[in-house]
Amino acid sequence: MERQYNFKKIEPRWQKIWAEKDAFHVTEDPNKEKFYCLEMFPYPSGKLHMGHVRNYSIGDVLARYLHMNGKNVLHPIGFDSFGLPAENAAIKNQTHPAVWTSSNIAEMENQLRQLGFSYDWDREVCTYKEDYYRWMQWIFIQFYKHGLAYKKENPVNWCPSCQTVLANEQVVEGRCERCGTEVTKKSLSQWYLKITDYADRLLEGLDTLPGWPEHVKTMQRNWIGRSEGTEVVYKLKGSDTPMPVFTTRVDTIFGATFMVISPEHPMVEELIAGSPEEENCRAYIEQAKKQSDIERTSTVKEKTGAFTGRYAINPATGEDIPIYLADYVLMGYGTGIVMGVPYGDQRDFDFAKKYDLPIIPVVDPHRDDIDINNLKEAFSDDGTVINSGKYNGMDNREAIKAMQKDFEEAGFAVPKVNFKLRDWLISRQRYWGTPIPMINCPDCGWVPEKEENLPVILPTDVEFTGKGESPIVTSKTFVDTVCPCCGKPAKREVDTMDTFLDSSWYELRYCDNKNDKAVWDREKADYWMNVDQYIGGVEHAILHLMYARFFCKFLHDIGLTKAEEPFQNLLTQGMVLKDGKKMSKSIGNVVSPEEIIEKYGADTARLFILFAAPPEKELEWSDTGVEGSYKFLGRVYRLVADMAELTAGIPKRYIPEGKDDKQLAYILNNTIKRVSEDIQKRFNFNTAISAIMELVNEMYRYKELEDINLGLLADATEKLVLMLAPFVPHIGEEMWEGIGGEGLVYDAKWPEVDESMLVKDSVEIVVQINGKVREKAEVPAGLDKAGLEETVLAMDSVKALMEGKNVVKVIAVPGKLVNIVVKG
RNA sequence: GCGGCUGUGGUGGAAUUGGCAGACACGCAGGAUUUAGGUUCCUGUGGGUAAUACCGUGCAGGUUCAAGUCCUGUCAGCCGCACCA
Repeated sequence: MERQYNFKKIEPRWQKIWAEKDAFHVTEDPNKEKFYCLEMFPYPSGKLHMGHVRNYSIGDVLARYLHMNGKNVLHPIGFDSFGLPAENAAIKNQTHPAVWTSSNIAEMENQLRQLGFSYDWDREVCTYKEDYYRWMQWIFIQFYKHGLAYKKENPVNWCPSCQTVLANEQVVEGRCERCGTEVTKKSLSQWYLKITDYADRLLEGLDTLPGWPEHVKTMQRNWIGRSEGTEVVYKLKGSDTPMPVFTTRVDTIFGATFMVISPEHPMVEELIAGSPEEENCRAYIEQAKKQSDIERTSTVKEKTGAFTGRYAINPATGEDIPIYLADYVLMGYGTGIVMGVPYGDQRDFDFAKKYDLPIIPVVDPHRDDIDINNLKEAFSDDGTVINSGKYNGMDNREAIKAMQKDFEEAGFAVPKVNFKLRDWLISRQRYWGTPIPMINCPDCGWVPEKEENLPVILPTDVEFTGKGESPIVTSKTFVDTVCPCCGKPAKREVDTMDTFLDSSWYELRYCDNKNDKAVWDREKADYWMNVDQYIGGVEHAILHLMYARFFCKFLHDIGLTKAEEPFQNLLTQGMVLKDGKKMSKSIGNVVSPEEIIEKYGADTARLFILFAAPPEKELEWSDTGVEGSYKFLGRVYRLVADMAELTAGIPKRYIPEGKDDKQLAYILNNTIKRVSEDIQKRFNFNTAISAIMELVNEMYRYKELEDINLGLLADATEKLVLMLAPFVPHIGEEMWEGIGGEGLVYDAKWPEVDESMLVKDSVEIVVQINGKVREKAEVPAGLDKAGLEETVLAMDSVKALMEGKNVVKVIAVPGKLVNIVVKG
């Protein structure tokens, strides 16, 4: 074994050997326990960035560690390769998106191989390829057949820059998530997936996922936004037209002094037609329509509205209340109509103040600091019901139940659950995506393409102008077809699917990626699913992770998988920062993985990124830190090279004799214990690596001693190499070969802890006086409380400290400390 | 506004169950090797002091023999949602 660590020679060599041996290939094996380790697949933007390196290094350590522990590990990779950037590049360079995409994929595959990740490349999936999107289309048709895909004309979020619609989830603060352009509204006929049918199950499913970070589950819960309440039907005065409202606080209904309806509500026309306030209202509606979401939400506090001139009858009191238009009521939530209770709701309170509407106190908080007849802000907490007829004096939470019961019997209310979650708009007016396999027939309406005709191939004869509707309309061959139902001429849907669909089931396709008869074989999928560990950025906490859960539940329901949740455990990795900021081209603080690999090698890059911070935390990039990791690898390499020479042919059996032998044996076995626990239980790779560093330091110390046990050193060296291998696989293989290890270190067995080496004769305990450390003492291990107390109090040094003081109390914790509480 | 997370040396971070705060590294200082620089190896390194004492985990309280860890309040930063009735 050379003494000089030469990563430029080592790394390509082992990458070649792994490829030749097909070392990372896995198949289903019912006799072995499986482990499905998955990292979020990348978008092929061109080159890997440090976030990728971090994500995939974390996954690779786990995959390799579990493989060494005898698990049958599925560790696949692929590319989420449909999407806008390819199309923009096509417009700019006049190349086909497929050309841009495939060359980027080739480059990124190459980089992933250079980093030594243990992927089963045979299972690679690329979402832009026919053998993938064919099944995407097939799944869409299943949604359609089960009544979960529908087309509807609706005002939608429109990005004028991307020239396409966006899902609610893709609008961030009124702007396009992707390009930051202000989003406008446009009325379009679009395909939706009925994710709202799964709202409750998506919520309940979160409780079955203890292995998910709490904050991610909270985000999803908030997004789904379940709220329990009551739907109460008011009637329009002068007609019997019902006006249902949704409220979570039916107990405040006696305080409803007005009603508010969203200006977009279809009923508005009936309300204002012929009203003396008609003109006013039309002006208000026009103005509301013109406002973008940004304007509408930026003026959060200031409420606006217009009186319709009409009244509704409060079914609880029989009283008339005025009906207003106001844009603070959203058409998309509840019924689009709200009962205005200024006493109990801050928004209604603001509105009532502005339009001088009465405020009736209906819940008494019994608090001195609140004057219920002269509120400064709405009171929305609990208390005793007042001014509410027969409900007076009840606890308001009880009143909710009582009123729900009474009102339901009276026939004007029902308990109701509402969600913030909206159906998922999946049509995109873009080219580079999966064609929606639907056909519009003048006689039969929308009909899915026959399954045996799939895939509906994305045409290549299109023009990329970047304007208007989907570029697919420019295809001469695509649009015209025949109806699968009646055979008459019909037209194909030209929109493509949101790329989030592609990534909502890829974990299942990895289980059987080459299947051309079915989306996958159920038996294979059931062997591998669920994903035991999923790793990726927290930015996908809502969108991707909820869509994938939705898909999985649906696919479960139609009998395609036993899994009800796709990802059993989730690790959200922190961002990679430089100078406290996210790496970005515009700031110019990007460190490319390429230059690091070139300068220090892949192993150093991996080691540093795992050592610098625990995986969930943000990671501050440090050039000197990288240097340090590189030096450590050199230090280990020299140590192992020396050991290979020194202990060649020495059996790895030993009996530790002296103090130093015992110490090294103890540290060695303790390190194995710590590293195993840190990897598997805590994902704290940073502390796992520091434990290994401590072992290396100890071995350096030990080998310079006079009377050393070579069997012990040989054993320590072997185990050191085994423990390092998952983190730094290339140097791991090289050192394994150097010390005469059999086969690949990748396939070697993870070292076991010899518990007998962890038994100590004596332990150091701390002696505290009044909680301050005053003394340390070496006592026999296993000494009990009483013995410990006795031993410590008998010590001369302790006696000296106690001189002239009275012992009040002694607390003895075996193996840890003795605290003597004294007075005087 | 609501919800969540995080505050520890010059820096990244450790302390897993309330039990020696600062493991491991970076940086810095000194020494050895070297013609020199680099590399490598060793030593030191929270503040404070001659040395002790003492002070130290954002801040202010509290519980406890004992608090970075538990409780109450508060400040700062980050993230998510945001007129959801």
